[in-house]
Amino acid sequence: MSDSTTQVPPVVQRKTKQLEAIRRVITEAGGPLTIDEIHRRASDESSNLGIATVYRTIKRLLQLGEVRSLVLPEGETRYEPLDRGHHHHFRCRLCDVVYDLDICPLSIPGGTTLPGGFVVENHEVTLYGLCPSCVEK
Amino acid sequence: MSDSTTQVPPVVQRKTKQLEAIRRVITEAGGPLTIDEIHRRASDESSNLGIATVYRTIKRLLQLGEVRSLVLPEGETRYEPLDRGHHHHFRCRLCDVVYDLDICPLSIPGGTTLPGGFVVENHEVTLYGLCPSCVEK
DNA sequence: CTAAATGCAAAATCTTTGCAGCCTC
DNA sequence: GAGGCTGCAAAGATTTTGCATTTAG
Repeated sequence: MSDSTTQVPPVVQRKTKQLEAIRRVITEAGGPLTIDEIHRRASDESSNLGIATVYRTIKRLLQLGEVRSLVLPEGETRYEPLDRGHHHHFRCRLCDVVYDLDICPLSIPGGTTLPGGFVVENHEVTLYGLCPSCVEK
Repeated sequence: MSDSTTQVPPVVQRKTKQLEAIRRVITEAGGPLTIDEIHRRASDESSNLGIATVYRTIKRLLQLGEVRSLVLPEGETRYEPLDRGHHHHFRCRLCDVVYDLDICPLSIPGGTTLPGGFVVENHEVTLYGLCPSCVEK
């Protein structure tokens, strides 16, 4: 079915101010952001930014491999740069901000077989508690 | 504003066949279930079961403290009995089933302060890999 | 009998899509 | 200029709510 109505993905990536704003917001964040957070922050440099553009741009960045999506246990979908490597997240109980963590607190290496016969290949961890600035209060 | 339109929560809990079916399905599962899984399984003993009833019943069980909800990293909201205590989950890469795990693979005890000043109170872990029956194949 | 619980369908959210105009390249 | 990108608004998908009816206690 290769007729004139077939949609092919664009070859070029155009550098618009919306794309740049969204990319910068995600890159400069200290943790993964929700669509709303991205929309609010990117609107500062690109006013009138539509929410649909945020969704579409994120989808584009996902396909480009620049960004990955994750869902925290509370159910919010969030987005972060893919180049950040293996890490986990910390959510503050008071301010609700999600931070990146460097450490990997898992004692089970990948490849381990658990009692019961489960072969572990990968894992996701989220820690909860108080962030440094909320501890002070 | 305590006039005649004020809604108060019901005092009694009526024992309907829908409630019993949903409660049994959740209790007998080997891992947390999605709304759809609960709906399908409970429909076997209670036909014509409406999806709205499942949502409402789950909400009631949440408020009663019988059930808790969790969202796995893939974004599905799932429900499990609250009396199952501290445990984590394992998702099979092949069959996609989610299992309860007994072990807690975390090397950081609650109360620890991480470098950076994050005080850890709690955690969520999801492991991925192959379940026993998919390993055999 | 009383009112909690149900099933249906309409409403409310959140996310995606269609389309005309705008703006990179 | 050509066509990818945007904003808007309409369409989907999922969850919640209103209401008449059923049914447990």
